[in-house]
Amino acid sequence: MNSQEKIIAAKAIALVDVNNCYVSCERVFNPKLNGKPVVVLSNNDGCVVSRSAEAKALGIKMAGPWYQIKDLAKKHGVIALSSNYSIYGEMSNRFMSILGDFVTRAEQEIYSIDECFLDLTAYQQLFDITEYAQQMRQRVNQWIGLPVCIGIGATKTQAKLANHFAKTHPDLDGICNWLTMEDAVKNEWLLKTPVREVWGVGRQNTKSLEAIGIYSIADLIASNPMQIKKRFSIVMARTVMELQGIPCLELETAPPAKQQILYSRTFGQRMSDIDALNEIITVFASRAHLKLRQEKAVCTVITVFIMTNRMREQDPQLSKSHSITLSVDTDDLIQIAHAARIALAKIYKTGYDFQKAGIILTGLSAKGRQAQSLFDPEPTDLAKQEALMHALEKVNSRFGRKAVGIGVSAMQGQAWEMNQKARSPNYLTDWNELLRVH
DNA sequence: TCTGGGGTCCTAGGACCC
DNA sequence: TCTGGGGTCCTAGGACCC
Repeated sequence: MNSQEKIIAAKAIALVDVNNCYVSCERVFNPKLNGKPVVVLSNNDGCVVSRSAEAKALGIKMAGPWYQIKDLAKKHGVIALSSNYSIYGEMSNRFMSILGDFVTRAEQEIYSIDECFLDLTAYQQLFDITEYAQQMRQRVNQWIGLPVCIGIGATKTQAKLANHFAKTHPDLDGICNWLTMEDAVKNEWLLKTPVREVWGVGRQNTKSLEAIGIYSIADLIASNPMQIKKRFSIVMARTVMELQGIPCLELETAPPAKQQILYSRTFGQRMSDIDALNEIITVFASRAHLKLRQEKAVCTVITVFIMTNRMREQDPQLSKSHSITLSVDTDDLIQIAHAARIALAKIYKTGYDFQKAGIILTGLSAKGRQAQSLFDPEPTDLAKQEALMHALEKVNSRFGRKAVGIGVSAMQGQAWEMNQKARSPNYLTDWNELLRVH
C-alpha cells in the first residue's frame, strides 16, 4: 500500500466534548472571567464540579469539598460561582444541534450534557475526517463561544482516549485522530499513560489492575480479555477489546427509555426526626412523580433510602433502603407518596443523624391507556405544583422545616377533598393561595 | 445430629460514568 | 459547621420452588 493512500478504517468514531463545560458556559456570558481561575460549585455550594485551567493549575481537585479549599482559593483570587443548570442545558442544546449539522441523526449519540459521539465512518471516503473535525471545532467556537476537543478512534473507548490526548497535547490543536497516528507515537503514549485514564476504569479497578501488574494502558491492551473477564467482569473485558479496536459498544442514537427515576438530596443540616423525614420523602415523591409524568411512564416499584453522613466516622452509621412493589402500574401521586412513607417507616431508626435521602421509581414502562385516578391532579394543577416546587427550592434549598411543611400541606390539601382526612393542621387547599405565600 | 441440587426471582450493594 | 445529583450495569446472596 502506498503511503499517500487514504486510511479507511472499518469504523471511525469521534468524541466531541466541551472543555471545562460549566466554567466555559459562564465565560460566554461574562468574558471578564477569561484568563482567571474560576470554579463552579454543586448544589448547596458543596463541592467543585467544574474548574478552569487556571484553577486546575492551582491544584484544585474535581469534586473537592469547597469548605476545604476556600482559603487557598481566596488567596489566589479564585472566582467561585453557584451552578446554573438551565443555562448549561440551553448551551448544550445548541452545541448538540451545531454538531448535528455535520452528520445524520443516526450518526449522533448525545452522551451527556457536554459530550457526544459521532459516527464518521461514512465520511472517510469523502473527506479528511481530521479536517472535518477541525471545522466542527471552529464552528462551535465561532457560533456559541465554547471551546471543544475531539478524539477519533475505531471504537467509543478509543475515541475517549484520543480525546484525552487531544486535551493533554496542546500541539494537536484540539483534535487527536488515533486512526492516522504513527504506531511509534501511539505506543509511546500508551506506555506512559496510567490505566486509570481509560473510560470505565475507576479507582477500585485501578487498584485491582495494578495488583496484577497492569499499570499502563499498553499493559491493559496487551492483556487477554477472557482472563480479564474471569477476574473482573464482562464490562472490563469489553473495555479491553474496545481499546484493542474491536467495537463492543454501539452508538445509541435514540435515547433509550429510562429504567429508573431518582430524586435525592443531601440535607443542609442533619435530621433525625421521623416526622421531618416523612415530610421530606413526601416532597421527594412528588418531584419524582413529576419526572415520571414527563417521561410519560408508569412504575411498579417504589424504593426509599436514607443514610447518615459517611464522612463523620465518629457518628453511628446507617444506610438503608426498602422497596415496595405495587400490584399494578401506577403514575398516581398519592399512591406513590403513600408507598414511600410505608417504605420509610420500614427503615427508619431513632438515634441516627440522617444526612441524605432519596426515592427511586423502577419497574418503568410506557404509559398505556390507563384509567385516570381520582387523585390525579389536572394538568393545570401539575403546572402549579411544579411552580410551587420551584418556589420551594428557591425559598429554602436546604430543606428547612417551614418550606417543606408547606409543600406537604399542598399535597394533603389535595387529598383532603377526597378523603376528608388531612393530617397536617396547617394545610392549605387553595393552590393560588399557596403560590401567593411564596 | 444428619441437611441435595438446580433454577428463578428479588434485594442490596458496588463500581463506574458525567 | 460545611463533602453533589442522576444515572447504568453487574454480581452476590437469600428465598423459594420442584
